[in-house]
Amino acid sequence: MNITKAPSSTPDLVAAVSSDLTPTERLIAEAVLAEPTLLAFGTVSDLAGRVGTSRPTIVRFANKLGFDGYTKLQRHVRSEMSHLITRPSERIRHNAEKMRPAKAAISSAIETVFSALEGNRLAALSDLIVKARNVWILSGETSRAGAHAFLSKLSMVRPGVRLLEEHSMGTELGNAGPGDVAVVFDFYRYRRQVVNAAGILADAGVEVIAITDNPLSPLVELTDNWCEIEVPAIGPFDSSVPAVAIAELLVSQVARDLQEEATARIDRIEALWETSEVFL
Amino acid sequence: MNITKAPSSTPDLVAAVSSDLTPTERLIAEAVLAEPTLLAFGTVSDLAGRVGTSRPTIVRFANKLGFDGYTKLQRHVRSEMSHLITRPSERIRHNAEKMRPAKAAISSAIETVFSALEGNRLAALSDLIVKARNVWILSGETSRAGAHAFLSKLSMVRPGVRLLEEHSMGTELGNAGPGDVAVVFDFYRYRRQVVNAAGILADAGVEVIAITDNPLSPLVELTDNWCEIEVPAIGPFDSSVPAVAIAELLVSQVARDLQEEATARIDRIEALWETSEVFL
DNA sequence: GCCATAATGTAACGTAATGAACATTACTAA
DNA sequence: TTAGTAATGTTCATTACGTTACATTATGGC
Repeated sequence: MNITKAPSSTPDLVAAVSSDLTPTERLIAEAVLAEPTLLAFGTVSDLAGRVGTSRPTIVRFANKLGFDGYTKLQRHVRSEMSHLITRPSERIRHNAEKMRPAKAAISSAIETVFSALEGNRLAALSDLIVKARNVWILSGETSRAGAHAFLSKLSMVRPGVRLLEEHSMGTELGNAGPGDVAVVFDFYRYRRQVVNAAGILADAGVEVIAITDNPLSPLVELTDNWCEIEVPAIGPFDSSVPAVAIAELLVSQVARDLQEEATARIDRIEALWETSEVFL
Repeated sequence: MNITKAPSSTPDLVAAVSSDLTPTERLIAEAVLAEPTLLAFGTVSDLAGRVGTSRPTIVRFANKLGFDGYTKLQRHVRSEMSHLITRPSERIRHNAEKMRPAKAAISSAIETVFSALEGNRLAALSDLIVKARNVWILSGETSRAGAHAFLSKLSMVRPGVRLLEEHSMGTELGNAGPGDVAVVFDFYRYRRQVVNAAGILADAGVEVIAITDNPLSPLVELTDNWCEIEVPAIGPFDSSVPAVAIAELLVSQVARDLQEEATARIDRIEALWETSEVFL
């Protein structure tokens, strides 16, 4: 059960009442969230001008937030801001120490993703995917999130994309052949089943694209089209972040290359979603 | 040789003219240096009252600092203060305002992930997950990769983790109740089904943790435990990278908190994999 | 199609803001 | 001492701020 505690920060303040906000008040909320100094420094007229509404509406907004007039609201925000200013070190960087290694690790991994796609690399890989009859996706455990992202996004851009799950590998492998492309994600502690399947596909004349973490990876023997990216450890597990990142970059290039066809496809899917009221 | 550049910070400003200050003006200087918010928030009257002088003296002080009236001085101080309080991530966001290369977009988004977990935020969320009887995971489309990563990794750390898929939501929702926690990922173009399900869970007494992209998200109404992260666009699609990142950081903290239990679990699973020769 | 109600805008009022002109005090030098 | 100048205080005009009361427009139920 939620005890109704007094919210302090501006986002919390707004969030607490975000449910029953009138349209114009919602605009005000967005404005003050986007520009935190508006409330602290701005006058009622400033805010009204920015949002494109009248001054009383601003005052009513302050009332709805639980303050007796705009002045009270501003006083509160200013006092919050004072606390932030007087103690920047403690307040902002409290737990930063603990998380800094993770942050550095992720940033570095993201760097390797971009270097792996440097030059004409991204274009070359995208070209293979664009020209392929079918695209088969294989992945190990830590790369599964990347494979899923790749599947769901590439499927919106072109047809014939299939994710090979462990249980269905046997039956589906037979459908692959020359003219197809296999995108294989696998990282250290390479999965026997993934590597085997990739080998079978390569033998069957399928062009293999390997996303892996080491030039010595068994996947590299299968193809010239491979990317080496770094997989950092986040806590006890290997991170899927770089795999997802490279998957998304690949898809975005493919979408660029397919331009008309891709946009047409996306539009169709969007329309379907729209009519089936998937969104709020 | 010092080129006479415009001094920026308040102390610099005061120091630049500290040589020829009248006694009263010196008092003013001391006051504003001691309390930085005085200039930013206070009126001429406030300051005069605090220092024990008259209002014109304050105005003359502003003039001596090189400003055309107190208002101009205050405007300058406020803009300085704005720069101080805006986070680095936001600064990146504004700098790369025009067109955002994918790399900058991803970096900025990763920044927001860490900001969202600053202070005791990460610990608090982890605590909820550690103490929960069951953990239910819900997600929309662009956050699916994050949800999957969360599921697969959290499952290795503790039991009772379930991903609510769209088709099975109806039947599974009934099993949730007080003592449980729901981790909900959903971003703009919020999915009707996800929001509805989250609402049902909240009503059933389930503690909701919301990972979303806006304080005005419908998920925020349901809980005090929410994180705002940025979702950049990579090509035509929204990126799953930040969702995956925050999922992994959460799991890593949970694993830290569960220490022995978690390592025991992980060891068991590893052993299973080992004997079934999953790896090469 | 109409009425009740919520949402928003307009007008007006009292207060307090800044800055400038003017007055007074303190200090220094001849 | 006294004249002159710098420092400070007083008064006032103008502006703009926040707020309330009232009018108008949109919205939703019947």
